[in-house]
Amino acid sequence: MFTLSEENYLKAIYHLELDTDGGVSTNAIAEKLATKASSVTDMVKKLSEKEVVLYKKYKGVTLTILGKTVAANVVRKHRLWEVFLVEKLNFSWHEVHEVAEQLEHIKSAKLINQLDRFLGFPTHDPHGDPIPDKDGNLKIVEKSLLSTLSKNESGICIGVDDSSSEFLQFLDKKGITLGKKITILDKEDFDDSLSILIGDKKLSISNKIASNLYIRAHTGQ
Amino acid sequence: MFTLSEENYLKAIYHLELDTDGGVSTNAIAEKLATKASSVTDMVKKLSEKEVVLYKKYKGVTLTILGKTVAANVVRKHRLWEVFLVEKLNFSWHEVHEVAEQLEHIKSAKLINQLDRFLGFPTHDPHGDPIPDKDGNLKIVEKSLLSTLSKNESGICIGVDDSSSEFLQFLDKKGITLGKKITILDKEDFDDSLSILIGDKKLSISNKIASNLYIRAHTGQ
DNA sequence: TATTATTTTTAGACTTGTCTAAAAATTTAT
DNA sequence: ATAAATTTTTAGACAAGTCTAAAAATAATA
Repeated sequence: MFTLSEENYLKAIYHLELDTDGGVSTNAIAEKLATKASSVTDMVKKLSEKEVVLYKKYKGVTLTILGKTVAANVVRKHRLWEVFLVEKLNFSWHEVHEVAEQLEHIKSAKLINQLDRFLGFPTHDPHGDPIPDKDGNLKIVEKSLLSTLSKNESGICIGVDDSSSEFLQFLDKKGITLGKKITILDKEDFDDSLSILIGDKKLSISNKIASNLYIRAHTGQ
Repeated sequence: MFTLSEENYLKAIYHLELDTDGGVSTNAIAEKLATKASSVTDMVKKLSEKEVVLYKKYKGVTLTILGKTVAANVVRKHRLWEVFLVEKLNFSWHEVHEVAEQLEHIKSAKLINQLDRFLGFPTHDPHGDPIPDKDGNLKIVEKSLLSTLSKNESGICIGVDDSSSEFLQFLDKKGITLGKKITILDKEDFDDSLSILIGDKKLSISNKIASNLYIRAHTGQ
């Protein structure tokens, strides 16, 4: 069994491993968890003894199979709770993170299995991030940044890169939500801003926005 | 803001105060929380500084208005989550306590308000215990133990005194659930066992069982 | 009421998770 | 490749919450 703090470390390492090759650095973990490098060293030693990470002094840290399973399970719980909050309790997507950070540590296999069923076995959370299954496996979906599409191409909005509250509220205001079809009407060479069609509305968005929106290729029709 | 441990102490004192007159003793709290008297003394000092309890050395402890509000709010969350688990996630009433003990500490006013709404503003948990409102007030329902009814009297089953897992499972097996009408067909002077009518079934139950079931008077038909 | 028994508190220690400051290792740059 | 900069680890300290053992206060009993 793992403490709340241990689970948070495992989750941080799990996320960091996804966009790092080789071991995750002490400093990176410290920054992610808003703590000090010395605290990370201490905790990483403990996790190493519990055989959930591999750790060599000065060489960074990687999750073991066991560690990855534990971390994925925390992520699974986090994302399922996010779905619950949005679908059942009328939270908007920028409000869910903080509460899900707490709920993800509730320990009960039955709870999470039943919640999964109650929600209809969702595959993605309200930000478009995939929900790991019971074994910690993710369904990989081919995704591209909206900014990489060319004129006249289109796709379905499936997620965000930056999930800060401000960004999500901005998207809400513009009517950009998951599942909507987006078509590039025009690209402005000058500042890389885009003119897009979403639903039946024409919008102009900056490159910064377009670089934070994930799109799944829209095949056919 | 209160820590998990502080909330558990406040909750314990809250429950103990309900069936004690005067201050709650250190030992009583220690027993309820399965901890040592010395630990209780330490914590009670801390709670006293935070002005949620009144404490005089050797004289026991009582909640302040503030303390009572905090404690009632924890109880409110506990019982709302129990309703959620039973009504929405198909837990049976003997399975909910352990999980609700964890969920009761999640901090989010919006979460609990929306949960309350989602559940249809329930007034009682799956064991028949009343759910405090936002201000910590309970709706008092006149209740009697089944064992105090006389022959030919009847009432509605509204709660249990002993909510141990074993007892609740026993009731499940016998088909005794909240809301059912129970009529005393006969009382056995010999061992105080009862012959009762529940639904359309006749049952014989011991005095021990009857002393753990709460009944609301059934006026008319 | 004096003595015993019980309850409660104090004193000191331990664990978990954190921190600061300094030392050691590694990486970068000259 | 040696010096400088950065990263990481060690060492020691601290707060929260708990424990044991012993002392102090209260309650019970003869």
